[in-house]
Amino acid sequence: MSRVDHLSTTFAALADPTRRAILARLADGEATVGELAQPFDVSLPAISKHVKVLQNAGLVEQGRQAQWRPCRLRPEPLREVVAWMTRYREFLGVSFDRLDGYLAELQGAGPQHNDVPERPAAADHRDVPEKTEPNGETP
Amino acid sequence: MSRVDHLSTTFAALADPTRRAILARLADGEATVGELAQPFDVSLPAISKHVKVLQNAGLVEQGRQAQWRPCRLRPEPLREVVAWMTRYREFLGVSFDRLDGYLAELQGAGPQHNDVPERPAAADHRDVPEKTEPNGETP
DNA sequence: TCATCACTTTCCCTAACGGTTAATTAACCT
DNA sequence: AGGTTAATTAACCGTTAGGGAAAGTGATGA
Repeated sequence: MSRVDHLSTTFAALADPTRRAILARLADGEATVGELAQPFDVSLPAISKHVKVLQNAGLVEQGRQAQWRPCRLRPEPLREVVAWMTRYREFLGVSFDRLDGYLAELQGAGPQHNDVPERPAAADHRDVPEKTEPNGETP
Repeated sequence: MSRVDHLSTTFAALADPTRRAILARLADGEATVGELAQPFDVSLPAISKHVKVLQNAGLVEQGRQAQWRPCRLRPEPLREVVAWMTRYREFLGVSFDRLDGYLAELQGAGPQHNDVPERPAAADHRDVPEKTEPNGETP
């Protein structure tokens, strides 16, 4: 499994609009696989596989509540992407500011986000893509 | 061609270590396809195809100098990635600072980088990956 | 003119991706 | 038990990606 480097796995996981929409949904809070699937026009197994791809990339963590498997976002891979991008911050002419220093200092110790609900309660999904247009890309 | 959205194409292009190494090399300045190929252990056609992928993603622009095709980095797609990432800046607990405002203001008008050499002069390549380990990921 | 250099394109192969349906696992509820 | 719900796994399918070898393109220059 995953014989390529971390960053490639992460970018590959991000290279799919459905998966990015799933991440966008999870940025609003935990969700079960079924809840994640609901906005899309594809089968549940398809979504399950997408979640697994995100999981393999470390972007998503799955818990267990009875028969539900609530998913949550994990920050590390995205931080690695940011770290990679800082190589180009000068070229981009974009203010990454003290970002790289920040990252160096903060290696792997993310904000804790620890609130485990009794049951996977469906969070409101503003910003969730349409049934046939799985986007979630324009806030 | 390219029936998927811009961002997916960009992420897919970035999901390959050889391609990222090529970008890293180009961040140091223009290079011909042959120069780009030199550090790697794959055939020239393979590199040519990688360059084409980067080109389709808008990450690289190719000029024409006689029989050479000097390549240069283009900033827009990476900026789109940064813009996409800002959605998660709060979650990441990372200082993107006034980045999104900056991006909004600067829509598509990048820094100009206009110096076209007489001939494609090989730039020094510090930071270029080893022959059998096409990385270029650790500055 | 004709060889050479720098790429690109074509063809072929294998492996992986994204999707489907059907079957399976696992926990809950009577 | 038996049935329902939630999700994963398995098997399959068509498409795409990445690699090589070999042929093609186009400008250079003897």
